Amino acid sequence: MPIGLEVDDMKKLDEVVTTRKQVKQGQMLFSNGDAFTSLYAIRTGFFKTCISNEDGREQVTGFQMAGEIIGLDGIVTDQHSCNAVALEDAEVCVMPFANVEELSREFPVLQRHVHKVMSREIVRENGMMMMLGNMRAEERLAAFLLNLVQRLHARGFSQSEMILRMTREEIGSYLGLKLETISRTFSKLSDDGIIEVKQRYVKILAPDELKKIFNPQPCQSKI
Amino acid sequence: MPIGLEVDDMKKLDEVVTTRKQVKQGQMLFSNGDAFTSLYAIRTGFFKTCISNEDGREQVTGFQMAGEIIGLDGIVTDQHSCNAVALEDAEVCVMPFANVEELSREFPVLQRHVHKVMSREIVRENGMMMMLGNMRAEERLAAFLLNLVQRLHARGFSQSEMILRMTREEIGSYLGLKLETISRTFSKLSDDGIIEVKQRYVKILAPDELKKIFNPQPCQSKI
DNA sequence: AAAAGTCCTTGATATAAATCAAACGATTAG
DNA sequence: CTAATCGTTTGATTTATATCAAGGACTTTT
Repeated sequence: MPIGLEVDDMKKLDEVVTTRKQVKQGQMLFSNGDAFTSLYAIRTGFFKTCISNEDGREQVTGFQMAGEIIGLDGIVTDQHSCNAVALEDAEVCVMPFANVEELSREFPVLQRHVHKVMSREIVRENGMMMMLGNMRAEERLAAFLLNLVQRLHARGFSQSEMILRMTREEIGSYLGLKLETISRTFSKLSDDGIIEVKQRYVKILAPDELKKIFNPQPCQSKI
Repeated sequence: MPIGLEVDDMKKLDEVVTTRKQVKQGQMLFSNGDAFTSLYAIRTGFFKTCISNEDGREQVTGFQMAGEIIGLDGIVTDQHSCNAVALEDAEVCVMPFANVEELSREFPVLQRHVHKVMSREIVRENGMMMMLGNMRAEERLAAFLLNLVQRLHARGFSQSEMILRMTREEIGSYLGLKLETISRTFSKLSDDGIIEVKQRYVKILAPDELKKIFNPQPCQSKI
């Protein structure tokens, strides 16, 4: 977690994490309406968070992997407003929020860390609004793949290959598209030789091309 | 601000707010890339926050009014990642974040308040993702108007009438739609007798109809 | 090994919103 | 007072994605 702590401090910090919890694939760690008590740090496994409408429409709001924190949505009302579903068998550290707040008051480094985690989530969601509001299907999927592989790479996995933990439908829900559109866009990127796709396996063949799609260069004619 | 404080505490809390700042209509309170030093509590006036792409596309990420806090995006990288523009002459309280953190350690009520403000923003943005990913133009505009009038009402204004502070283009950017679509949707709602629109003036004639559009009832045939 | 269930792909068609275009209204500048 | 500018409305057309539909590829169950 946060760096800059003395060994003694570390021991006290361990107090935050009282228990661990296993979550089987398909199970919910928490769901909409549950009382909020804790934040969860993912140790292993992969989650999605999603909200659903009164009329049944579902929106995936994020995919989270090892080292990431879920549950922040519950702080404001003391109730969770989304569901957190394990997309593969997972283990999380349960961090009772009362402990987090108490130790935050004692350790400025931890306090700062908590603030950054929340701010990072706000900034991520700002980026999602840009995606959903302004980008075309191909751009959204390119951004999604680049983000995913980058996060996996930061965890020691390949920077070009990955196994998707989610279905086309879940990707579509996250990106504001239908599963057929996701499938077609995968095929298009594959036909263009930019990626290789075989079901859940994806290999990025031309990362620069993918980045160009996500982030097209300003009009060349200006030069 | 937060309730549950003694009078003595209140005095110390005043220390957070060292200065005030005037922002003229059209001016930026902060912009992308600026060093992050402070959060801002809006005293009067109206702001938009927006991010822009490398290729010039702009996304309005929020509209903020009196009593709301802006600047949370800057915490994670110590740099702001969006622009905050005053849509009318405004005054803000400058709250140096170092002071906020220091006093948060001293006053659990303030600490809790800060956490709730950040969590509320995360939950709001989750809702925006649902809007942008799943809703049709009419639903988005209905939700937008209901949200705006509700926030204005909470500040003592009418619960049915309002003067919009933003252009059709800015509403469109926020809702992931083009200005022409916003204009057409206003006209549609007006033709249906649900609202009255005259330029920036909007009156909600049939709030229940508007709510029904935003939040359609589950299929009646189930009964 | 066959059957059943998911998930995925692809084609044909429909549709909501974007784009292009023109005119109108309100406000500001000269 | 007139011209200019900015924001808005409305119409015609295009387009990206959704929807509908069918079949194919894995995976799990029997």
